[in-house]
Amino acid sequence: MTISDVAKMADVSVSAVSRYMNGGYVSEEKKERIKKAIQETGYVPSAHAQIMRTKRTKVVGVVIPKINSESISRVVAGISEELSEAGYELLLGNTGNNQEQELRYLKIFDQNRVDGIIFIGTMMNKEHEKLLKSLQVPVVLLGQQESYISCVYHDDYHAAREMASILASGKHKKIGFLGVSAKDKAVGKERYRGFCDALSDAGLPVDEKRVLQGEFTLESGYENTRLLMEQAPDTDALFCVTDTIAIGAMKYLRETGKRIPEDVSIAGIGDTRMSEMMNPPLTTAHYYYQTSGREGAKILLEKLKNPGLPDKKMMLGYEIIQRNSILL
Amino acid sequence: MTISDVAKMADVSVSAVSRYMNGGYVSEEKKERIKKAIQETGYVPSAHAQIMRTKRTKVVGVVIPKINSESISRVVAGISEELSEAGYELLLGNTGNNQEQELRYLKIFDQNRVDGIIFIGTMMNKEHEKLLKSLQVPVVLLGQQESYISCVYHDDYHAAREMASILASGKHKKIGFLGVSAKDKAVGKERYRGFCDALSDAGLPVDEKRVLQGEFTLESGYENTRLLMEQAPDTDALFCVTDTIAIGAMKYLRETGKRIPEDVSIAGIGDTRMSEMMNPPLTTAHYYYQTSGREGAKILLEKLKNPGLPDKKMMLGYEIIQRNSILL
DNA sequence: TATTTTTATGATATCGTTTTCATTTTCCGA
DNA sequence: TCGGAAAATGAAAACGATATCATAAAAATA
Repeated sequence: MTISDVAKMADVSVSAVSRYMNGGYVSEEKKERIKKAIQETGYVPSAHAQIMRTKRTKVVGVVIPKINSESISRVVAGISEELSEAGYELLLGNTGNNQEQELRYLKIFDQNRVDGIIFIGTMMNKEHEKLLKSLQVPVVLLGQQESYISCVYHDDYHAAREMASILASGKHKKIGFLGVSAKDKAVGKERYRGFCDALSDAGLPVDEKRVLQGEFTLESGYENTRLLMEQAPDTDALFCVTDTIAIGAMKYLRETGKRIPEDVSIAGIGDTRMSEMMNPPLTTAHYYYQTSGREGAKILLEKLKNPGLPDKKMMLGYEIIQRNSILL
Repeated sequence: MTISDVAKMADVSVSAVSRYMNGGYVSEEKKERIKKAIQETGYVPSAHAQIMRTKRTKVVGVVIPKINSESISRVVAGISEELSEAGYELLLGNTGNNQEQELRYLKIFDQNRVDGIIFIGTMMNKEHEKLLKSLQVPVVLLGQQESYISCVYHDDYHAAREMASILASGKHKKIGFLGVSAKDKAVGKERYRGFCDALSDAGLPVDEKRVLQGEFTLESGYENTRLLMEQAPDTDALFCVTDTIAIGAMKYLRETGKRIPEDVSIAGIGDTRMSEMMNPPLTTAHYYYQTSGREGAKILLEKLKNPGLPDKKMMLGYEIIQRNSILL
């Protein structure tokens, strides 16, 4: 079914049908006839022909490192809600944490298929900057803060600092840090900076043998805790940059007979569903993942409506969730 | 940049450039010139113009009830891997468990944008059947079994039956069931049937006051456990149709001072990351979510390559993961 | 050498819309 | 009653690619 079939059936011109669909001048009688023809044929305009003519795809590309991650899927849920309310569709680019794939998806989406891009960033480098600056369509970066682009992110520094100072204000003297690569500025660098400053405030040293970097996985948390406890067995608290890492740590500690929090206190960040269900429940910082997705989508949609708009930065707060994994 | 710009620059016809891109007859000299022109201009063909002409979008629509769910996001991860290897992209339709949205997305995707559809089903009814049968593009159903369509699903009946019989072969005599609506055939109906048959095999009754239906959430598991334990306080085991529900149940039991498994045994299904980290670790059935996504995508891609292919059904097994939430 | 087959070429139609444009009809106030 | 604005109309161009076609040149075969 094409527009000209409908036109023929309603005995009007193609232009009239197009105007009917898009709200132009059409007489009442023709409106009736066209309406009827459309109902009978079940005509639906070809999205691709429309896109070709109008250059508006009504699709937003979403580039993410990994879909089966609680935090990311929550962000995507927020994006998805906002987009669908605005009549946009969502093209997903799952990069598997592979930078090449990341750049590839950004390029493909830009060149072709989408009106705008939402990019959940992890490790950002010069290549990203160059590419992102060169894109034709507007982009919003989520989870990381970069000067040259619109972004929505959390206050990683203060979240980490406040959490670490809770640890430091207890009786803990030997606080370890389970982090990720500093190439991830938000999670790797800012949270570490917050941690260091909190310890420094409390007059506590940051002991290198208690600072480890790993991946965003439970397994990595487990393994790094093993390493850390082997090289610094008297560690009495562990600050973990994500809940998942914290849960890996708890698993190891439990298996080696350490009591939480009596022997070792644990703190995480993110407030995943799991953190609440742990034994003991994990003290963590709630992050507004879903909201960050919604807000990112909103910013993008505004820019789509009004391309002249300047870049927008949005920092989201956090909420410390006191549970029972820290000895106070 | 369009194909005719490139053609002009290389001083060849548009057809030659098109043939160059798609592998037709082009002389070596022209190939060189075209290659150079493409490099200089950074020309990339317009996907939408191609689609319009060829009718092949290289996009698969994926309709899901909820993205921020561990099982579903694992399925989507599998789909995403398989599609991207085959050069396909993924258009996501997140329905928020709303049937209207579900039908809407299926229609929109069908009418327009995609070559095929993967549909993660929950509650399937006649409307679904009618619509699914009428779609133009091939569809694969995931997570549910329906006669009229290709599908990939787990052996819910036997998984539930085996799990329930583990409960029944212990010293449990009063086994409760925390389920979901029977409109969800896989999770609501089949797992219940497996449960009932296992109890019956063991000569145990299925007591109505120990059978409750709820939602796929932790909160629902929590709340229904409260209800169940209030109306049947002597319940000594709980079969939960998902891990999430089981974890909600554990939360309630723990809060009311019941010991697991000494006072009440618990079983789940799904083997989510959380189940392993619970205290005690949850006995559950491992489901191959990611694999089911991959296989579903494979079936769809095959059908795309070879439209004549008949529907294909694929049942995946499961693996009982014995942990410590059941008193043996 | 003559003939067929393969390779190469570019003009043009086509996909299904929207947009522009020129023209006609209707409406309304002076 | 007239004139100008607003409303209505359809033909045709355009979007950017691929497919078809007719034709020419080169290569292979007889």
